[in-house]
Amino acid sequence: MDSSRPAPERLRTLASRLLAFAATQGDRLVGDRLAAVGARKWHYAVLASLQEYGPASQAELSRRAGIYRSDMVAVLNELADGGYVERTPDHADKRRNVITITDDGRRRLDRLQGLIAAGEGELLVPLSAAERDELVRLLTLVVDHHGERM
Amino acid sequence: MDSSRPAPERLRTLASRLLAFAATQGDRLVGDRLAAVGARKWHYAVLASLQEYGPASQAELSRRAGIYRSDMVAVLNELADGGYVERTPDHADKRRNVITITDDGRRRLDRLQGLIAAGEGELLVPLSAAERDELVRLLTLVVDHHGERM
DNA sequence: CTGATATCAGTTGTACTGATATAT
DNA sequence: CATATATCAGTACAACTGATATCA
Repeated sequence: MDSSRPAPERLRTLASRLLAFAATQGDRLVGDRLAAVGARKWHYAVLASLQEYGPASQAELSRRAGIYRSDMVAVLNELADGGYVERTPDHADKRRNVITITDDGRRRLDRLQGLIAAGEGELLVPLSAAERDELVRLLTLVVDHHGERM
Repeated sequence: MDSSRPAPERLRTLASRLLAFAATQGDRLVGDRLAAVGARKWHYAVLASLQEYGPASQAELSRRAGIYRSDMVAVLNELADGGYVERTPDHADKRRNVITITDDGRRRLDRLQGLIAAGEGELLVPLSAAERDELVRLLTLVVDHHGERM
């Protein structure tokens, strides 16, 4: 706190700054690979969420995937255009659409998963397997603590 | 890779996703505090870099702080408007400006440092001191490995 | 000529806000 | 009435690209 005695590692050890740089790098490594097949990370998040937890309304999907309801529309339009999900009106609650993953969507999910694994592999290459697990553990603690965005 | 047997933690354990969420949270916790005094994170990065490594040209500062040369101009305009840095032509190399931190700039740096420490404290509250160090260590390995952006 | 520098104009993607129509 | 949903329009910011004038 006394700037007359400079702490030379002041910038380099700043967690928020390291997080921002690492996240940017990760987004690039993963995002470029997804972009090469016309996808983006939200496509994966939505497809994976549908595969793991089953069909859902858009609002429910927003919560599961961590994407804004406002932005979900565009993502689902893109996924529906590719034939990866189907949007059908919910007769039980007429406000809702029910989103279902298709067989093509499951194939797409596998494809994207491979691309993401490759990107993450490159991102985390300086870490051992144990260190990767530890990083995921620590980040999960942080993210879960701050809970639901939006 | 076989989506017929869903791995329920597929999304939740994705490092790039956790990094993005944690970084967003960190940027908010730190950025809100800085915004409350009319600052942003690049102000701190530039001031800290000047304090730790001394006066520099804008291009050199860009490399040290990790900010685009294109964006540096605006940051320095803001810092100069506040009287925190001085921009003087370099007589040795007339292409360059030499950026120097002022006394007000050093006080500003201390102020911002306190705000950032508070924001980081809130961000990392679920982690022990040892875990925070380990997180910084792991992130540093990742960031350093991917080296210079731009 | 090349390379570096400071500056400016502009694009893209993400996070986020606010409003509307519709239905519970 | 309040609440939730799907949609759309638009803002703020960061990261990034490309161009230009200047100078080593």
